[in-house]
Amino acid sequence: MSHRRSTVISDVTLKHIASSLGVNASTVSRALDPAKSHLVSEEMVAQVRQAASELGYRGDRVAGAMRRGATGTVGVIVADLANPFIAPVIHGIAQSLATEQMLPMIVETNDDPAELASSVDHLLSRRVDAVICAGARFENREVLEQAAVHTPLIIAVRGLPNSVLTQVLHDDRAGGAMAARHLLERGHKRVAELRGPDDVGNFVARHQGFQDECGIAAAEAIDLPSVGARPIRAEGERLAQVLLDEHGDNLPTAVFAHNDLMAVGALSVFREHGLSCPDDISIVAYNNSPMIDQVDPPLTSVVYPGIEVGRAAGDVSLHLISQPEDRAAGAIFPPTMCIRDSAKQL
Amino acid sequence: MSHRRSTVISDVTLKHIASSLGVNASTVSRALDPAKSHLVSEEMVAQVRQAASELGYRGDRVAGAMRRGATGTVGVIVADLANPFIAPVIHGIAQSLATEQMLPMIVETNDDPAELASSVDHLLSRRVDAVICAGARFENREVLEQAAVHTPLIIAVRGLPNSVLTQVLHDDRAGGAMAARHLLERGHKRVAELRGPDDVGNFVARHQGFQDECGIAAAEAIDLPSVGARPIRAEGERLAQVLLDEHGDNLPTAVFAHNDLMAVGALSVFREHGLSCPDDISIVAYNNSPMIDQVDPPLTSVVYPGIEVGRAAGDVSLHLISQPEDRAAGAIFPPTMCIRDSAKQL
DNA sequence: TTTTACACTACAATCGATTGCACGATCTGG
DNA sequence: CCAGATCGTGCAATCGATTGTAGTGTAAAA
Repeated sequence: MSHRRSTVISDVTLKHIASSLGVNASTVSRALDPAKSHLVSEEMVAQVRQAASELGYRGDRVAGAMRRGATGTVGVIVADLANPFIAPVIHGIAQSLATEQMLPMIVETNDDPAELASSVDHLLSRRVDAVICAGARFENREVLEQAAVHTPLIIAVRGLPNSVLTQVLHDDRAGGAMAARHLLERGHKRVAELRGPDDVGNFVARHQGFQDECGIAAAEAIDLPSVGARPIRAEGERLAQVLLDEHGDNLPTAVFAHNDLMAVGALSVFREHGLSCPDDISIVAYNNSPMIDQVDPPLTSVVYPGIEVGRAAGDVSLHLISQPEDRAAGAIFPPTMCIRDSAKQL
Repeated sequence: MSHRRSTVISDVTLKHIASSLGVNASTVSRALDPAKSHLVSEEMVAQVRQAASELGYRGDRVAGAMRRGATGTVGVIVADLANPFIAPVIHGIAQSLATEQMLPMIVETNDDPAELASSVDHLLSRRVDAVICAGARFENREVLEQAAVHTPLIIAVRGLPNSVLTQVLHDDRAGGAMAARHLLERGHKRVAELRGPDDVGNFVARHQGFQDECGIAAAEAIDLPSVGARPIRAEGERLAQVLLDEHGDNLPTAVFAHNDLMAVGALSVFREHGLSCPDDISIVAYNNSPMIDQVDPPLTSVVYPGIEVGRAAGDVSLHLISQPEDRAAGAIFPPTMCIRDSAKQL
């Protein structure tokens, strides 16, 4: 009838094992640590192991972290978990960290630059061993570079141009250029660009790559910038509508959307207005999301290798944690493209 | 030229603040804790606050966790982060936890039941305040119920039938029934079911609901079970192929796929074989993934409210943490459905 | 046999924040 | 003017694992 918790079979500490064996906790600690067990007699190691498993000893990584100064966690900052494009990245990070028994601690900023600073602080107060920022906006540069002075911190996914920070990215510039080339090679001379936010590295790079390539080919590129908004479907719809409103009398023959979500949004607006893809207007998208090949029409899309980028980011963090002196090299993944049916030969 | 780290401006502890003010660390601790600051003179509180911000004090939640016994983290176990369907759930969980400055610690099991047990252990050794298991398979029942004795633990997303554990789920049974009804109402009398793994709550429930409803209407339901495989696109393709192989001479008029991924897989196989949807064969899918409405044809799909389920799971965990005595009630979300063009009236 | 070496283990400090208890000072009421 | 209440602070223990140092004992070397 008592309300006291029943004897907690778990919550076994080193001391419990130690006293059950009549030895000191330090001996138990060493016996259980493979890297130190040579300091303890073999029979003692065996006894300790036995007792530990009998008592269901699990250890307390918080206490361990306290003493050693390493928590075995890496903070991961993302803009928005609900954006399907980020999930594979986290998967890759988790996969990489798991090789060292480490865990990611994920914080969302809701793509609000102001929240990023407090997220960094929050993670640091939790003593993460490193931080992977996969949701940077340009204005966060200082905060991040500042934090990097004291803690291993890398930029992933969303690049920060001209930053001293280690970055693990996909080559969005080359990706934008690749998208342009794909259209130009098919005879398109007038193309529109549905851009993502202009303070996010990926979109700026895609824009530059696209523009450069159009410039070389002397093709006309209609620029539809997106300021402050989030690069989701609704924004694709909005920009498509702007395109129709402002260039309805002389539409471009093709559109490059900065991501799949926006492409799909644009596609639906085009359809509503009786424009079919690719017959009336061609589309090249970006990210190659899981179901993009089943869209009508299957979309040609630049591939974003999320898992690989995530895995690389995890690997670099691990490296930076174990070798803080190394100015670890970043990584940049070249783009590839999945060509489907949404961009036709003129 | 030295290799010593430069003076670490960060890493300020309570003691630093204390000595800079000539007071004891305990006073600083109390001054900084809103719930205890009334124990300290107002002027002292002001001084402490000032000094803290000047020195850039951030606190050490690891040390705090050690002393108070609560880490401010919730362990989240998922099968596979790369599965796009789980991301919104995590988003919801993170959102809920954020209201209390808590963070999720995410572990993947790769949908391997054996890994789940060690994941639980890992999380417990990190002293998470609660565990949300969103990746349970039936055989994990014991491990989970055992762990729940010592720690707040809830089941989310993937139900565990007949378990005493608190569960936060979507009503997959009703969802399966809803899918069936949708087809039956449209005159389909011979329908096939492309099932997900038979040891995952969601799919078992969807199956039961679907079968029951077909039974009531005396419709013929061709059962295509999926054993041991993961419910992804490839499995949808496989099952569709099985359907064609075994019933090619007398195909059903409709198919219920246990999720969007499998539906899309099946769709592509049907298309390869010259069957068009919905003219030759109707499809109802499940989850209502982000781009499923742009598939050709736009798929009718039972809606999985991932964010809401996640948020509820987070809320319940928080409740369980603050009121461990309460046998917290779970939650079950009724299904809704997005009707599009993939299921036609016969 | 004496000395040097080595293998084990115990002791105690430590990581940083928190909190029960105690102490001194100021204040109130009788 | 004194007893007792109240307020503000300091002291020291604590959470559990880790690790440098010291100490015991035994074995090998001289």
